[in-house]
Amino acid sequence: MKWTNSFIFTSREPPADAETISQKLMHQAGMIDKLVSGIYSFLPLGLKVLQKVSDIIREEMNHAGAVEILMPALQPASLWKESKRYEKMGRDMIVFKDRHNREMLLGPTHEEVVSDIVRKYVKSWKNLPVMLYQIQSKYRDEIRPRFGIIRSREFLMKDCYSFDRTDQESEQSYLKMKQAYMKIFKRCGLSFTIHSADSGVIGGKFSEEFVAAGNCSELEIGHIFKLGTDYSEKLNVVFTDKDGTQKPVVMGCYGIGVSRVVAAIIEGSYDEKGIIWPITVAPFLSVIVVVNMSDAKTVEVAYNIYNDLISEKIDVLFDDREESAGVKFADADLLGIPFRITIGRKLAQGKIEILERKTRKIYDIEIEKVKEFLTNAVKNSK
RNA sequence: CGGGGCGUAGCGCAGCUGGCUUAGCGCGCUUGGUUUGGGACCAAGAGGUCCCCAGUUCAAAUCUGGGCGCCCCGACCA
Repeated sequence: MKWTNSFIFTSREPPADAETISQKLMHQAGMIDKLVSGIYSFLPLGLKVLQKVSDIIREEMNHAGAVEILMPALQPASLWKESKRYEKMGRDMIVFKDRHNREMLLGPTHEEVVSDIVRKYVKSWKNLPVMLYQIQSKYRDEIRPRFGIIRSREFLMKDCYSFDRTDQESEQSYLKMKQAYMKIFKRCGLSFTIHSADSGVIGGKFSEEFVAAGNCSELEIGHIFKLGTDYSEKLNVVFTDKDGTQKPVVMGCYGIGVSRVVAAIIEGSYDEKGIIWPITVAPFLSVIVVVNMSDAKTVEVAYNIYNDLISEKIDVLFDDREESAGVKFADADLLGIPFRITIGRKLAQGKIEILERKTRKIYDIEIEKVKEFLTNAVKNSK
């Protein structure tokens, strides 16, 4: 990707109303754009990170045996009345009427909808256990949205639901998810702690939350719940067991605030120059900086390296702007791209320079070795 | 919802106490030139419903009232 057609806009100064580090840096690096309070657009760089985090989540969810689906954000209020959560959720839900005067809402979570799906299809003990998940936008009319993407009214969430025959089996599903969560956050480069927590409106018997380390007070990035049979009894999610009797399924639910994870990663990994992305979630693995864009030879070498990397499917951003070296260096640091490939004066010795963002170590290497260097870096990060 | 703060160019701000018609500054943007390894320099430019409405006044960014928006602190949540 070339910078000049990738819609990346950086700024020197953070927005005046930004308070937390992640909010400031995401704005400055051009990752997000605020529409109104608590509602944000993800710009190309922000979206790339969101996708990388989502990919990691998908891999681990699939590995744990969960199956991906996609449920609607738009839901009938009647389902929520059935589960008795309509009043409980109260004004946190965005509720309205459709043209037929039916009460609708934008889903703040999906226990009701997923239960409705499962009760339609799961009839026998042979269909269980099952785990369903989705990565989808949630809507909560927060009393006070704050800290940018960290607490917003629309946010991307991975929500997973487990359905089991017995408490013992539900416990197994719960533990599987807990393991998966630890892997996910570790792969995202997050350090975190696990606490037992209040189940809140979700309800259920027991829950634990994953809290990211960092200096922001809201940091809950994941929450897993043992729901028991509360929902299945209210919503009549039952199966016929081996002995021919009907039993309510035992449920669990497991959430990760995907957009919040992105902010949490930044909160835990930055310096005075900007973001420091872990390789696993960086929007680009590397950025090519040409010191002098008016030097035809240098530019030619740069394009060769760029095309070479692209053909090897190595993730690279080419900073082809007509800007001074200082501007490009500063932006490369701000964006937090793990490796900066600088093409300039060392070309005389047939070498280019690779700067590692995190350690600021400089490697002078031969042009032909760039691919190898980056490939190894990716391998070592896994 | 209670408490506090803010709203002036794309962004960051000054001006408001003591009203004066061409509303400034820095960054960014445009054009030309000189530069080219850590946010370069010179020159010329473009860009404003001073959040909105009403009032006071010869005159309002500035004073008064109302509204809207945004941020922070508290209770709720991924």
